Amino acid sequence: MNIIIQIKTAAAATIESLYGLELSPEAVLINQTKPEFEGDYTVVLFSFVKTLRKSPEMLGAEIGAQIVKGWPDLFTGYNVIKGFLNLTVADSYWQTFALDNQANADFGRLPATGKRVMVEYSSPNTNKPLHLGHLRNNFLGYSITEILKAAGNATFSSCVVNDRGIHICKSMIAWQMFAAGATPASTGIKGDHFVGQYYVKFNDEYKIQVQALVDSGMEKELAEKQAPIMEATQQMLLDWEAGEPAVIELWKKMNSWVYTGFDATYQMIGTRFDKVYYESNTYLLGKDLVESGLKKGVFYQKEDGSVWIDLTRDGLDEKLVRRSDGTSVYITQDIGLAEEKQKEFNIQESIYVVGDEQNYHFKVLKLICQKLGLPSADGIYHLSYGMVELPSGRMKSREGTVVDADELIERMISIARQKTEELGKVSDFNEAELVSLYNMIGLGALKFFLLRVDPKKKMLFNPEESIDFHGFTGPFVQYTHARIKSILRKLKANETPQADKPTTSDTTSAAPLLVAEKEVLVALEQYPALIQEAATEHDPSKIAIYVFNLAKLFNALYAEHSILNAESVEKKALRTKIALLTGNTIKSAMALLGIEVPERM
RNA sequence: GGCUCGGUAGCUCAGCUGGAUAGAGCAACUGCCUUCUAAGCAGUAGGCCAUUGGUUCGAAUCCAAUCCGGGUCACCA
Repeated sequence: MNIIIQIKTAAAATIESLYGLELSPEAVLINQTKPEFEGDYTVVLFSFVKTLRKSPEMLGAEIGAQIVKGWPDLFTGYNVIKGFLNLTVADSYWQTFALDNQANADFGRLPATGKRVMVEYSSPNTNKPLHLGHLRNNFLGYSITEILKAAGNATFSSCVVNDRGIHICKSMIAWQMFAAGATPASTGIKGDHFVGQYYVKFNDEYKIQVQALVDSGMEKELAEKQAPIMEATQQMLLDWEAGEPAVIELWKKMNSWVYTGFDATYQMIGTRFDKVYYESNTYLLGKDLVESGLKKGVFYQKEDGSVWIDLTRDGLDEKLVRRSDGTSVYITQDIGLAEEKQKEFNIQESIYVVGDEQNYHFKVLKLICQKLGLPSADGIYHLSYGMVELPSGRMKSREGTVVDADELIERMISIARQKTEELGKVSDFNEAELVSLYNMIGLGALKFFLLRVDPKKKMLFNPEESIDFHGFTGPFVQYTHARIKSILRKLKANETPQADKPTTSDTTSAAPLLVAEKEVLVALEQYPALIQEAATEHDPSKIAIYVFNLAKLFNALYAEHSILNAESVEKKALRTKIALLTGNTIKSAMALLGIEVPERM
């Protein structure tokens, strides 16, 4: 049980025994004491002033005295300033905490909840390569999966590949027209980029054809429909749906190129899925749900045969779920897929990592699933995230202002290489070790940058300024870890046989904890609660902020007080525990962000 | 226009289930490498928390209105 809960419990019990006011521990507000005051945690008393009819100062004095008296092992002192009761937690609590957890590599992981959760993310189109926005999506999806796992849930990651539809046909048509049989292998271009080029070519040619028609006197709207390349694309879509062998073959071939490309990128960034759904297999799902929804009266049919749901009483609009020609719309397959996931994985919670432009869509999806009575409907959660913008504004693929994922990753890694070489600290590494380190640092910087911001907010990526390896960054945290490991290596090397258990000796003696020591311990002790918070709020940025803060606190201790040459045996043992625990916690927290951490850098 | 999300230091962001003098990083300026990795540490400077009103002992935080910006409101996905 963490100290905050213990304080809440103690405060509630004390208030009850003193004043007969029944109080649940959750109702007690606890803050970390501000550095300028004495104490570790603070009970905020203002909310009790009115009901108890006592002054805040009086309350603080009475409750403070009683708490310290009632829990002498836990608290060693208190002071009251205005309505704030500052409690000093006993050094022995922190030291016991360090002793108990120093060797626990799983420190922070929460007990099993029995809950099964699916996280869907990434969900690329097979007509263009991944860009910066996809990276935010992938990193968020991976991270929230790890966080939920650490919080005790059984997790399943999934990806829905948009591998069909008019946009794929555009690339196919353009390839037929312009490629002259070229392939990724023949050109040496990564498959997803290769196919993406033909998607771009399509749009270029399309624009030319439309313009030509407009110049010859056609209405623009009509020209956009009648441009030969567009008509050919529409025909190809029909042929695809009819299962035309030649079209299917081309479609398979080009998609396989794209998948090879995606796999390389996924491999590089560490993305992996327990389940991949292809829309070409799932796009017909949900049709039976439309039928049963009609029978249940959840949906209704218009004269033209189209099927709708009326959500006006929920503050939304009427929404189409089946076209008048009997074909499905996008949301229909989402409903079907929601049911499919539930059936296959028996999940209670289903998370969708999708950009905030689809907020409305997911509100509708959840409502419809609820009205249809799907078992996991209440567990649908849209992890909505904001767009990544450039200084020039929003990225637009048609205007060529997207930041390509592969290029960016490569650039980050090469900057990592350059900085590492400048510092020259790992000149004894072999080539494989160097490559691994550069990847770790480059990707660490990128992932941390994209994850440190509250997901739901849009964020700015400035190519010139956003690539930083100092301050609030991944490399800063990685560096702290490397420093810790360096100390631990030296410690081990200096170990004499008799003193090979310095970290298990009892150190709750003599010297009181220094401020710098205690600050690290207080932060460490909060880690399990923080995992819970990040999981509950579906927010990896909480972890990033936490681990940065932890690293900063450790660095402050590191700069002020030696571990290897500590002033006493006890201090050395204590700081070793702190170093061990901090190292483990940094590694663990960074793993929750999908970031690896080096032994040296 | 309806709905929705946001506006905090020069820049990028925390803080938002109401609590002490609003915090980090970057950029700027000062110091600190003959002792554990300076990708570091310590410090200085920088704020009418968009505006106005309300609720409260107390508001960056809650409510309302206004201004500015994003998203969305397709028989597209």
